[in-house]
Amino acid sequence: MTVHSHIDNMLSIQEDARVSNTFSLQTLQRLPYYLDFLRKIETDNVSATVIAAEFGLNEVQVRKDLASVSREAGQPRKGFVTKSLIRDIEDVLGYAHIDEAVIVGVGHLGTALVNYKGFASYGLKIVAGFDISVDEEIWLNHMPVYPVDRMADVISELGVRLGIFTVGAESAQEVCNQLIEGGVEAIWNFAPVMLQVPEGIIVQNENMASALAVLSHHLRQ
Amino acid sequence: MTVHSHIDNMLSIQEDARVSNTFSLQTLQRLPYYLDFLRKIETDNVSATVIAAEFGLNEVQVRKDLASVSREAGQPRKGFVTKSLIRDIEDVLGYAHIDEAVIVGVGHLGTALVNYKGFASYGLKIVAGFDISVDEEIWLNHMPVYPVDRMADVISELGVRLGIFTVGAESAQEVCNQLIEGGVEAIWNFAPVMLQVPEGIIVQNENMASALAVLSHHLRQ
DNA sequence: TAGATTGTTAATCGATTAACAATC
DNA sequence: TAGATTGTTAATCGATTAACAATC
Repeated sequence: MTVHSHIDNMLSIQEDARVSNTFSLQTLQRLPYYLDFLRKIETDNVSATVIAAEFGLNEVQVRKDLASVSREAGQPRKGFVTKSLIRDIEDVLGYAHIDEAVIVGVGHLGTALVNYKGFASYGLKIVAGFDISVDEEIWLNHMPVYPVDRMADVISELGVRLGIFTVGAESAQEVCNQLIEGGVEAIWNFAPVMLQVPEGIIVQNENMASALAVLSHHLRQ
Repeated sequence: MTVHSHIDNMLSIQEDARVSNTFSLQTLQRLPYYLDFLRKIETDNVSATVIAAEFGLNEVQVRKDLASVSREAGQPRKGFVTKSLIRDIEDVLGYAHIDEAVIVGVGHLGTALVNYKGFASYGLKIVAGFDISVDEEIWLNHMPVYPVDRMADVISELGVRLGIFTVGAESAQEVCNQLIEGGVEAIWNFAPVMLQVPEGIIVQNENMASALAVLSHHLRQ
């Protein structure tokens, strides 16, 4: 570590000493719910108590979540400034700047995701797609779709770091390798397989079979 | 508890004393991966060691998972009988019998799910849909779609216990209440809201914003 | 027999929850 | 002041992992 970067670190730590730069999976998943609620209420202040009641969560859990994201400490008896809290959560979730993503596999599910309007408000933009059934560049909903063999090239040219993965199980791992070759660092995986990825690449699994397993088992107690 | 039901319990406990009737969320979510692998390999026996290696999981974790689902104990040096293990996991996941489900909200995502072929192999059949934009019964992919106001009636008539929920955030809670009124006991929720449900109803959240939160945060370390 | 694999008991780890002092 | 709310420290809980004896 150079002296320069050391100082940088010191400064940035001072600047927002209150905000940790790492959050548990669970906290990250709760934050979008909080944000949604905060945008809806019209009070200037909001307390962990109120948020906890809204979602049926434990008060201390919410309090710790808020403490970990909020730049300003909460005020006893008042709670947090709603506006600031909204801004702070948006910052942590990265809604301020746009993450660009590519989507691999543009079948039923892939198309549904491409058409999904909500992503814009989450700071996500799908800028290109790839599909085995495509021979040359086509357009889908203002988005170019390329043949799979152009994947690594196009991705590295666009500098995209997030891949949405909605291909069939058969060729999944192979296609995933090309995705990573292109420079993708995070994969949102809707394929029913556990992708093998190198250290440093994160995979978020959205496995229908796993979700159904929980529900179906509950139905039989 | 009556004497009768007491005896019933005793018997059923005796019958498969090895198999617990309750599994952790995590175990249930891993089982479909194991099953997939077991169906693919062609060896008569399979060990926790091999499965763990395949998925990069801890050996003891897999061993405990297998011990909790397998009717027969594993054999030292050999492992488990592949065929029996497949059957036992299928039983726990309920793939043997078909779970019927309704889908509420037949937009882009809803339609994609209706068209998804994979569900059949997970023992799931979507038998009816509901949508606000529909005034009278229509047909989509061999499945009837009804107006939302017929929901409670149709569901209780069909005796469906699982609801797939792909409506917008606005009317989500209200529509959810009708779903439960109809008799649904498990909800697969793709809407970006925390549904308030009575005790005994299970909700499996599939929240795009939460999933993205994790990925997007990783991209910024 | 040797050793791979099993199942179990104990240790670790991280998230949730409880208890409580501090504060406006 | 009283009391709602904060933030922190300690206890609980459950899942994962480590250690190890039993077995074919």
